[in-house]
Amino acid sequence: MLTSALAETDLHRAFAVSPQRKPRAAESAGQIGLAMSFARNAEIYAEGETAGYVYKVISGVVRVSKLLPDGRRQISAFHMPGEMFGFEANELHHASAEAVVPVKVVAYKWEGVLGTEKQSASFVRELLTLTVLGLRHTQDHLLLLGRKNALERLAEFLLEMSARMGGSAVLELAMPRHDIADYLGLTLETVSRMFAELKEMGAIRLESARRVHLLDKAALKALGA
Amino acid sequence: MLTSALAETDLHRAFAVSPQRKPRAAESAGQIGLAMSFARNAEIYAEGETAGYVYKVISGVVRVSKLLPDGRRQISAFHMPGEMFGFEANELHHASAEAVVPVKVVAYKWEGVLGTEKQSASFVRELLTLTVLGLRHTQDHLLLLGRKNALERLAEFLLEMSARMGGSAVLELAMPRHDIADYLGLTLETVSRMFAELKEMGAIRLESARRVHLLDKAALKALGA
DNA sequence: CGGGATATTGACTCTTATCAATGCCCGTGG
DNA sequence: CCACGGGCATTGATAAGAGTCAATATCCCG
Repeated sequence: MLTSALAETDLHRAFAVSPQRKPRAAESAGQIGLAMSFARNAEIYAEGETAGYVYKVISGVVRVSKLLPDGRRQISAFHMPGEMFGFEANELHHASAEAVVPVKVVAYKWEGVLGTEKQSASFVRELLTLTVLGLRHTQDHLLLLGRKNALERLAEFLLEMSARMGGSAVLELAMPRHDIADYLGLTLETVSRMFAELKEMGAIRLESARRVHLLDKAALKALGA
Repeated sequence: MLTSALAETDLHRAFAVSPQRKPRAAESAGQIGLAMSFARNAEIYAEGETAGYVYKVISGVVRVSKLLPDGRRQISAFHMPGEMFGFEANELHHASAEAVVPVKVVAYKWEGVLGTEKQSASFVRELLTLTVLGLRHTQDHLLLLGRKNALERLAEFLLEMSARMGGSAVLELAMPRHDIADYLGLTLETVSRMFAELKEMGAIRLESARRVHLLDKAALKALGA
């Protein structure tokens, strides 16, 4: 049995609530969106909570995850600046979202987006496209979790992060090993060992735990793709 | 999942199909949707193929999967009668779809939705809802693949199938062990052993390999949920 | 009936998890 | 400015769960 991915203290930290957690009714007449800030590990929304808003990342990195009663956690996605998250089919969030690092987002009222008829049609189409893209990413991730080994998973992860950072060969990982593990369906120890193995192979170099140099992207692609 | 919330009439308007195009194997070229039949294991569409249509299952069961070059396969979903599949963000399918058993589907032209300006926002909205529901299912499946053990996976699978068959305690599995394994990220031998274990526990009874009696749903829920 | 596909069961291996010790980095306070 | 401490990461030893390989068993479908 896979045991707890979160220690008691981690849970406390993860569920710490930052001051202005709830998007309040738009105060400005413009009602474009509501800017909000979250501290590291602060909760943006929780599983089971009422879902009235969609969010766009302005800065920082957000993780979306689901938790089992015994603490096992699966992160379904990390969201970077420019990306949107928080879409729900009904009124409740079925996953939770937290700030990996200090985060700024803009919250848009879901009702405002979908409620009116004509003016929002193009925006709804755009949301549809975004959601289909999210679905595709998630299906790719199913393949990773269901059928790839630890080394392949980490290689794919590094390539994905690199691609989303503009393809740079040096990348700064915002998240700790623990989060990477919960994204890749591994333990943090295994993630650490796979870093060591990629290092050994000469595929990467670690300037620090968080700063990774991708030396041989072809080798990583051979593993991860 | 993905039970269609679309009224027939909406579909008819949105997906008017011109005859004589892909999808192949059309049996009747109605103006509305294209009825098609597929034999067991026949391909409905392939990964990388041009995606011009969305599909609705009329009868049978469809599996959607992705394949690695070395043959490892991950099934992301089984689709039952009434459900829709085949949504794509761009012009290519990023997974393939095959008939698990003899299948009848109706294909609708996708262009009707995103292309024209006339479509009502409420209609696009319904498509969005379907896609978001698909995303939710896929994210739940991530948790299963990333963090649950073999017994839990099979228990959840059986409950899911039961729920989609209307909650009956006796269920007829359309797919072989191999497909279940590729859906659950296991080998067929492990699936077989977990069936034996659930049997041993008294949670299920196998009338045959494909016909399963769910004797103790509570026990299954304790495992799978 | 017979035969191929499908499923079960067994013996053994291997990858990854678990448990545990140590190391490292960085911010804080003396 | 250095020492301390806490969070984070690495590394090691061992265990467990699932995979692999292989031998039957069973079920359809002709």
